[in-house]
Amino acid sequence: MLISTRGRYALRFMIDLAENQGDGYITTRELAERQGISQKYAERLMALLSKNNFVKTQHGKGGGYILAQEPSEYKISEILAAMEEDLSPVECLTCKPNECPRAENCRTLPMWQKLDAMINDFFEGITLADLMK
Amino acid sequence: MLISTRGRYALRFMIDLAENQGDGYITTRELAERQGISQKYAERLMALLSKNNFVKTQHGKGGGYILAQEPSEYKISEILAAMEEDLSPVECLTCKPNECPRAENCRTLPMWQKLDAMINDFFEGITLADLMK
DNA sequence: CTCAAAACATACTGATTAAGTGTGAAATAA
DNA sequence: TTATTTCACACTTAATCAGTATGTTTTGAG
Repeated sequence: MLISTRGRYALRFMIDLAENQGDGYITTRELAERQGISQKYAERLMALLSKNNFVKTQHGKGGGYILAQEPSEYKISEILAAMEEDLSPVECLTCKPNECPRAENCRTLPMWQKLDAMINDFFEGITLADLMK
Repeated sequence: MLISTRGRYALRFMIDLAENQGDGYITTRELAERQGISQKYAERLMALLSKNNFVKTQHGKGGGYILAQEPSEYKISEILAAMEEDLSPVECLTCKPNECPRAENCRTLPMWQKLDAMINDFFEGITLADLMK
């Protein structure tokens, strides 16, 4: 499973914020309810998005979250990378420090690299705006 | 991590068998040694490949494994599917029986479906023969 | 017929991760 | 001052991965 609920839910929250731009700050309660996800988990994920500066936040009563940029400025790849912290389809591609000793003449590594590039390109070619309706 | 060691190692074993065709039956001991994987784990994975009829097997002394078909007849997608049992990049695509109630107007589902199709196409377009050298 | 070498079967273990919950603190508008 | 919000962090539960241990069955060679 390449992408977990963290990445999936985060995208849905971001889309929700995008579609409700102009309604001011949106609370985790609203997001959680609309997306059918527990408020507690929504809090956690939104905090993570906030820490990555994808959203602007306002504490206290009347507070909540709004997008920090225009929907068209968010690449899906960026959001997923922040939430997943490892988006590579195969472990071989993760370990940069002590590279696999077989890498030099591994028969499969080029295939994994191509796949990885393809997936990255896919997500870099889509923005939040593309997912709105 | 889309693809685990089961899939990765299985591919390497299959390539090894392909590159050593004509040497008769090849034992798990040889495979394990050449690929740097424990013999015990190699046994398990080879048994799985055997159960899926990717290899022909011979018990007892002098026994081992040989390919059941020509390398060019194996699609990578088939081998991975047998070893991984879930190759979809996102859980949404797994649950056919009780489909997600939001599927109808989910903003993200089409993207996941496109990604899934892209990955499947990728692996269907490569055969064992393509990975030999 | 016996023995060693092979596949095969199955249960177990240890570590990691995912997915989420619980508790409570800090900030802020009304 | 109070209610509402974000934020921080520890905890739990379940699943999965990766691999090992133990033992059985099959089979060719001597």
